[in-house]
Amino acid sequence: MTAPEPTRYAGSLAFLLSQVGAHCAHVFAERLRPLGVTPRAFGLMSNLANGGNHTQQSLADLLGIHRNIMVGLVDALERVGWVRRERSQRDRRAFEIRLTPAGSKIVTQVNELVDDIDEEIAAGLSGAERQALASLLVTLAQRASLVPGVHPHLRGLTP
Amino acid sequence: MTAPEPTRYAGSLAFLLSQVGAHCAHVFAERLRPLGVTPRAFGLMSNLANGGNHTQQSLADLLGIHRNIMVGLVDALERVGWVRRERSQRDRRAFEIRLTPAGSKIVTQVNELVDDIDEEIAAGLSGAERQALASLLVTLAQRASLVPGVHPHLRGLTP
DNA sequence: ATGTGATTATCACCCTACATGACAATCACT
DNA sequence: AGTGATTGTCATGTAGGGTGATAATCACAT
Repeated sequence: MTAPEPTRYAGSLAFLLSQVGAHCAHVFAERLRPLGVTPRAFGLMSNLANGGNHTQQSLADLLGIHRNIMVGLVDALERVGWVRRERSQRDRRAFEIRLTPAGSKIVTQVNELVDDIDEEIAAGLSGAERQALASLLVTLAQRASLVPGVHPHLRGLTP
Repeated sequence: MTAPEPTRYAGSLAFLLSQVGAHCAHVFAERLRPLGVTPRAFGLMSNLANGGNHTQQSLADLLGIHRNIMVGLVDALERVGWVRRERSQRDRRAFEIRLTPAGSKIVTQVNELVDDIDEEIAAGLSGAERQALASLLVTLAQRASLVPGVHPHLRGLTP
């Protein structure tokens, strides 16, 4: 009765990328969940782990999310003890966000998890194919002016 | 001051796929917006255009969304005249959803638009590269048991 | 020094989308 | 005729982000 014939758009590059991408994001979030980490929180902490001084505002700019939302995000991370707010000495309006040792450990754990996830997702591909795929994706990302490490989902309309 | 060095996960396949995929979904939605069509509505109408008899329930199963949500979706599509509800003769509880001529025209328009979007997204790739990318993505999709034409975002938890 | 406007973080409110559970109508099966 | 399942609808609740206002501080001009 219901026609199982796939619709026309199903083979388009845009749809395939979107479909596989959404699945990857889902897997990513699911694998992180047992650690109590959301993808967004990981994105934040990973940037902190890279060094440099970050205020809430600079993090919001970096990740492309609104500062109002950053409040709750940092609140949650501070509550579980992965991050600390410290008054900036140069600008006493601002908080400097610092990773705690516990937060640093989580970042390391998730980084290892990412390797597992890649292995899981690309299980059907040879090493050469994986490299080719990554290369093609990077080309597309650059062409679309996507910032490395910044997920578009986080990017609201930040004027 | 903020370190522009990309974080480690930025080069992982899972992240790249998710990142590029989210961007494609965004472009897709944006290009459809002027027509007044949401991706979800297009998915529904495209399945109708493929023929066969569809009730709200069968469409909900097909797209992986909850039947309660299908109510509002069909309401909206009926309101703009792209779809019609007709009582099924075999099961008078159910509505058969039919594409109107206007709806059929929209599907044709969007299908052409999808070709444009592919062209836009894959602008930096040669024909051979596009084909290779599509092939790799299909492999991943099959390996992940993704149903052709069904976007995971629509799939809630439909037990 | 002082006043003016911008920046930072926070808060309170709204609005949308989805999930959930209850409901009437109809069906399938006994 | 009776029982349970299915279909569509509706009325909730809830989680999430968007928006605007606010207090504190800064930067800059006078």
